[in-house]
Amino acid sequence: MENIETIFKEKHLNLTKPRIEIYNFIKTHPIHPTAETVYRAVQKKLPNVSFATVYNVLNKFIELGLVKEFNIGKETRFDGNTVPHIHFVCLKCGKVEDADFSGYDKIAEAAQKRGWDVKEFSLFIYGICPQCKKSSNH
Amino acid sequence: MENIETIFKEKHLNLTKPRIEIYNFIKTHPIHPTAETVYRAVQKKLPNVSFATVYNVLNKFIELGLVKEFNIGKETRFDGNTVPHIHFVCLKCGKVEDADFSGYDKIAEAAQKRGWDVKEFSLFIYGICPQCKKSSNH
DNA sequence: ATTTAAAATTAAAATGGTTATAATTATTTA
DNA sequence: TAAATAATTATAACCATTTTAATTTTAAAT
Repeated sequence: MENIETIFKEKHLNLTKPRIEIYNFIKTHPIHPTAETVYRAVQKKLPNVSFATVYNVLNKFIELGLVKEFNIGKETRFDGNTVPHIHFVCLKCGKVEDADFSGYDKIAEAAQKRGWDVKEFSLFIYGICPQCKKSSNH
Repeated sequence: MENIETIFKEKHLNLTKPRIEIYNFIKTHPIHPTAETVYRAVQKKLPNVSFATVYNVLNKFIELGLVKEFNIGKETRFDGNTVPHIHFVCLKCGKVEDADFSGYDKIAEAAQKRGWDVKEFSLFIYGICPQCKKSSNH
């Protein structure tokens, strides 16, 4: 239940070269890429891949819950990590870093008090990363 | 420090009709409107207003910290409430409701442990609102 | 291994939200 | 009220994303 053949079979997805490359790239690179970054990465392996395919495949993955999509500012980003987690976004260098999230109970509690059923949440923290803090000290 | 003349003066914004209407609409309607919703609302008062002006004014307000922008799915929304708060998003009816947020200390703590300075955060909770829960029971 | 049907990919054009341009109009200050 | 500055308007341009229609690839059956 962890190799790509099994996962694609479960999701009734044919194993195609673009899907395999896109899947492997996004699952092994936790950089929250844009569609263009994915396109450029896949193009190195499959020179004839098209932008339409990148979008089609990413949207299919999202539909099936294999990938998440979000926005940072006006930019659309994709995330192969579908487990709920915090995103730290550095306002200086633009890096997006993941962190485990242990506050789900508190969020669920806050929601239930107001009569909501929580299905999902997204928490973004914007600030300055340790590296950028250092490099601004001079 | 709360009437529109004072605020605009502080921000070095000329008092123009479109700005006044857009400001009043977004500050008195906590509906997290799209640019089109703002446009349609303003158009009722100023029939000759253009989409370009709506975008220009909203972007100027964002730049000056009078308005916030975010995305729900692929849709860009605007928010006159610039105080950090939770957004509850109903997955059924699409409503976006605000709630106070009392977990800032926990977020700041989590960030500082990892060496980040927190400047801002955004927390979206997706689920089913009380009204939609009721109306699906039949 | 071939064949076939279904599904996916491709290149190109279309779409739609947002922004840039240049001319006109409104606002501020004196 | 006039002059200088700033904002608005209509229009065109832009660009990320989606759609279209033809071609290619995949999966399954022979």
